[in-house]
Amino acid sequence: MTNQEIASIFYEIARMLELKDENQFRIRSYEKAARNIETLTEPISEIVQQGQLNKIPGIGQSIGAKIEELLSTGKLKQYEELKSSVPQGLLEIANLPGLGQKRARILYQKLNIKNVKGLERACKQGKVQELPGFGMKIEENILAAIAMQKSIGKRLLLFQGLDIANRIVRELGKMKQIKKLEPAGSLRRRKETIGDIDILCTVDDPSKSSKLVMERFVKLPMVKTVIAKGETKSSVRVEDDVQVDLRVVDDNSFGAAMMYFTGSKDHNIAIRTRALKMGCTINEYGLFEVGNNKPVAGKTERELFEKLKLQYIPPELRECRGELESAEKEQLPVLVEQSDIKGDSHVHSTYSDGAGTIDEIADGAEKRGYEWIAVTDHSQSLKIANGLEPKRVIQKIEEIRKYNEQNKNVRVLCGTEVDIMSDGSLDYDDELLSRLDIVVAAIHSGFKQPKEILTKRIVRAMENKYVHIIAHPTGRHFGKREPYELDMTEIFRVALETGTALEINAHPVRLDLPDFYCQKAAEKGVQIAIGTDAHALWELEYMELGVSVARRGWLSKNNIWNSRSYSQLAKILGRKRGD
DNA sequence: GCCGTTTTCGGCCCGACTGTTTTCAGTCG
Repeated sequence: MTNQEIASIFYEIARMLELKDENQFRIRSYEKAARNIETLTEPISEIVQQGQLNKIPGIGQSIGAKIEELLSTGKLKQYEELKSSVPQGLLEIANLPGLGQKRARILYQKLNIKNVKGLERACKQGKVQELPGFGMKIEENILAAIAMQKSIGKRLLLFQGLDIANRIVRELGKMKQIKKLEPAGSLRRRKETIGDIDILCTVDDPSKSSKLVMERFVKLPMVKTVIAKGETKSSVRVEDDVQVDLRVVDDNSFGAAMMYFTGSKDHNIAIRTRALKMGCTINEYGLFEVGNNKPVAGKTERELFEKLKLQYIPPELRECRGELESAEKEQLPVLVEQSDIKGDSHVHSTYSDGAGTIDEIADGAEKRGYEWIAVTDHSQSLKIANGLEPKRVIQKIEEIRKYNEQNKNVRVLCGTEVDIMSDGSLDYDDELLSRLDIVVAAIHSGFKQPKEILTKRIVRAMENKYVHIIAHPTGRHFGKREPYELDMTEIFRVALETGTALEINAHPVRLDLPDFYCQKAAEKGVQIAIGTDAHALWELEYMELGVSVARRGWLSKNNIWNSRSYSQLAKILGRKRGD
């Protein structure tokens, strides 16, 4: 049983306990355990074998025993019992926006509604509005929520979220009443997918301008529906049914509000608990000493962290993954920045399925201020992507050699994204690989093989001295494919041993390695290479997404090949080949 | 159900908005 499967069971238990109106803290315990299991990098079965289960935060005696029961029997008695006592359709009902476990329970008890279909019918018959605590408006909202659920159901990619937020900021930013205007939330943390978009702003004269800003916000051209509109907070739905919240806060509270609306739920709880221990309370308006309603801090995040006796925690780290402990000891890493990046290790040219010639790609790299760029076209087996026959590889080597002779501003590395075949061999022979500057190896087929086989394929590729980087190591593809199963402990071990880098593929639908694996890889000393996988010139911009993943993975520039100058990189690449 | 620099018991974050109420519960983030 995989970590994800076990985590999903605990999430489901939490939701069913909610419906049974159980103690909220007990529910939170299950959620917390699930979140922590989900982000483990080792199979939980191994942790159990080593007797280290109680080392995982949020897992105590009771949940620990349940994990062991699941691993040994494949089942969990409590879970089975819960499932038979809670109609499964109720979970779905409680998940509808505007509804929760309380109302779902009332619907079940009073009208015997067990699923969304039944709910829709009851609403249309006007039965729901007659229930105590319900009314006409709620009935309407439920119908709207059901209709919307049919049309969506997936989270937004970071890339899309950034685009929408940027456009809103650009539009609203035209208002002269607005002083500060910044996205917060999971977007500011640069989470790989975004549930909704939170934007905060301050205005010159709150008593007058707040209202104007809200008026303007709910009437922006991209707004499709208005969910809520108040003096300080409004929520709208824009294209693709994405929810956007705008809050107006006081200038003196801006830092506190940014902090409050940026941190993940767990991070905020940890911050709050810390404030309490220091005899303070913190909310979106500021940090207050108990019994005193004049804030000690609140205008900037920096002063708040200072008062909390913490190093400044960059937004990307505010996920409750040990950042408070590190910040307390002043041991947070200096995170890599876009300005540290000197090259891109994964780009496709018109030789295979890319959109730029060698000249154009080099030009694009120069415009971005890079020292080097690796042109890594697909190998021969990937026919669908116009993979290169050996003959054309030679031709490409020759063209790039000539380019580098005539142009000195950017160094173009001739590379390949070579397929790792289903038996772990490579799509080109060693002789051809040895003639390339850089070799990126990737799995593009046989995703459904068992974990052991997939792991072995990648291990075998890394053991080849001509392979420098493993591209998109977990194979995940948002909205299309779950990551395939791998023994990441083994992969990290061999990567370190062989001097192979793991890629952060910066393409918006991949962002692979995932951030929590980056953190683990860095702890083990494994190096990371960020590649945009650009198939069009403008896609070189994806580098910023890759840097975000690296930052969320606690990486500093030392962990990353892209921060190396060309000569440093050439040495690293040569070292693996044994030059 | 977890956790511990007051604690093995008693805490566990907190405010805005909506809709149904006529002072507040439910939901959300």
